[in-house]
Amino acid sequence: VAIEEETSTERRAPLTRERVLLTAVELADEGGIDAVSMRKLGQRLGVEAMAIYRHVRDKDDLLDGLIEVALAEIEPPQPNDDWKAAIRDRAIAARRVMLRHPWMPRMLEERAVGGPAFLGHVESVLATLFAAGFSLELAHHALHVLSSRLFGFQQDLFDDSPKPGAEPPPTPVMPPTLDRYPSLIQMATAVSHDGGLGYCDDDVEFEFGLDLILDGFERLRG
Amino acid sequence: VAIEEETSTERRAPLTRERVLLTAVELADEGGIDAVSMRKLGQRLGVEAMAIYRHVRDKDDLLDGLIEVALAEIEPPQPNDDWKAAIRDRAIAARRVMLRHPWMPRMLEERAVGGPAFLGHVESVLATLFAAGFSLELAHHALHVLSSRLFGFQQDLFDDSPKPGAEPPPTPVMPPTLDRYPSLIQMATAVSHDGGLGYCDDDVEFEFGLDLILDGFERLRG
DNA sequence: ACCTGAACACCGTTCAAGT
DNA sequence: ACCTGAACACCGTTCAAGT
Repeated sequence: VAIEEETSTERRAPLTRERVLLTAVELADEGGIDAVSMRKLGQRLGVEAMAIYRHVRDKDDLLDGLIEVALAEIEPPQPNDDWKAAIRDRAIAARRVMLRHPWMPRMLEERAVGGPAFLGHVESVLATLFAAGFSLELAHHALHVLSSRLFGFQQDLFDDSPKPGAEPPPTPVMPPTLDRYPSLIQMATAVSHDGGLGYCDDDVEFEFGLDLILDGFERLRG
Repeated sequence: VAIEEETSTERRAPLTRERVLLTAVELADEGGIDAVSMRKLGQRLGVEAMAIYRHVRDKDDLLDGLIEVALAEIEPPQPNDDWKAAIRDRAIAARRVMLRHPWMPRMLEERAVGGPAFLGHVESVLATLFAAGFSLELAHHALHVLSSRLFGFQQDLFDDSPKPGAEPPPTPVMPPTLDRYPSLIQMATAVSHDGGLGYCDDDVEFEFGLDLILDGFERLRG
C-alpha cells in the first residue's frame, strides 16, 4: 500500500522549524512569494495554520528564515589567488541560487539581512579584496557597486526571458506612436532577427556587466 | 468656514482616473505600496472602494498607473553633446524621483513596463548612445548594464541610511561569533569612526558606480 | 451614469479550548 | 506539549440594488 504524504495518518513527520522553512521555500518556488500564506503552508504541512506559530514567531520571522535557507545554498567557490576570478565565481554561484528561487531579490531588498549566511558571504568577498591589496575605501566602494551582483540579483528591466511567476508578455502598448521610438525599434529588430545580435541571453548580460565592473576596479586598484 | 476635504458634502471633486492615481501615489509615499488597498484608497477619496472600479480595471491596472505617473516625473535632462554627462544627468534625475517614491523599485521589477514614459526614457538613452557612435551590440549591453541605474533604483544591500517604510535597524545578530568576520569588522569600524572613511553617503555610492560603468563603456567604445 | 451594500473567498493573528 | 476552532480585523472583487 502506497502511503501518500497528504494522507497524514500515522507517519506524519513532526513539525520542526526546518521542515516549515523548507516547505515554505517549496511553496515560494512554485507560486511566488505571495503564494506563501500561513494557511496554505499549514495545508501543505498537513496541519492547521495556527500550529506553525509554534516554530515561527510570525510571518516576518518565516520570511527571514526563507532568506537564510536560500543564502545558505550559495556554494563558496574554490579558493583562488586571482581576486577577479574568485569574486566572479562567487557572483555566478549566487546567481544560480537566485534563478532557482526567483523570489529572493525582492526578499533581500526589502528585509534587512544580518544572518550568518549573509555575513559569511560578504566577509569572504571583503577578505578577497583586502588580500588583493584593495584599500579600505576602494573595498567599500566595491561592496556597494557589486552588492546586487554578489547576491546574484542584478535585476534587469530588459529581461527577455519569461520570469517564473510572471504573466506571458503583455501586448506592447506602442502601436499608435511607433515612430516616436526609432532607436528602440532599431535595437529591437536587431536583437530579434536572425543574423542580428542573436537572442538576448541574460546570463551573458549578467557576466558582461560583472566583468565591466571588475575590470574597472582592477584599473582603480593600480 | 474651513471646509475639510474629508467632510465630503457639496464640494467633492468628481472621481477621475487621474485623481485616483495621484491619491494612490500619496498613499504609497506615506505608507509603502502595501498601504495602497482599494478600501483605504476609497476612504481617502471619500468614496466606497467599489466606486474606484469605474476608473481602474482592477488592482493591477491601478499599480500600472502608479508606475506611469511616477516615471513621468523624471525630468529629461538638458541636451548635452557629452554622452556621458547626458546619461549621468538622466540617471540622477531618475534617482531623485525614486527617492521621492521608494516603492518604485519593487513595482518596476515586478511589472512588465511598456508605457510611454518608460519607452520615452529608454529611447532617449539609446539615441544618445547611437549619436555617440556606440554600435548596436555595445548599446545593447549598455542598456542592460545600466538599466537599474537609468531608472534610479540600483538597490543597495548595504544601505546605511534608513529607508522610508523600513523598520528601525534590527539589532545585529552577530554577538556570538564576532571573530568569524574580521574583514567586516575592520570595514564597519572604518566607516563609522571619525577620521575613518566618514559617513557612507548613498548618493556618493550611486554616482561612483554609475561613473565606473560609464568610464568602462567609454573605453570599450574606442 | 455613477455610486453603494451585501456577499464571497481569501489574508495574519489571538486566544481559549481540546487531546 | 502540541495542535485545533472560533473569532477578529483586514484583503480584492462580484453583482444586484439604489439614486
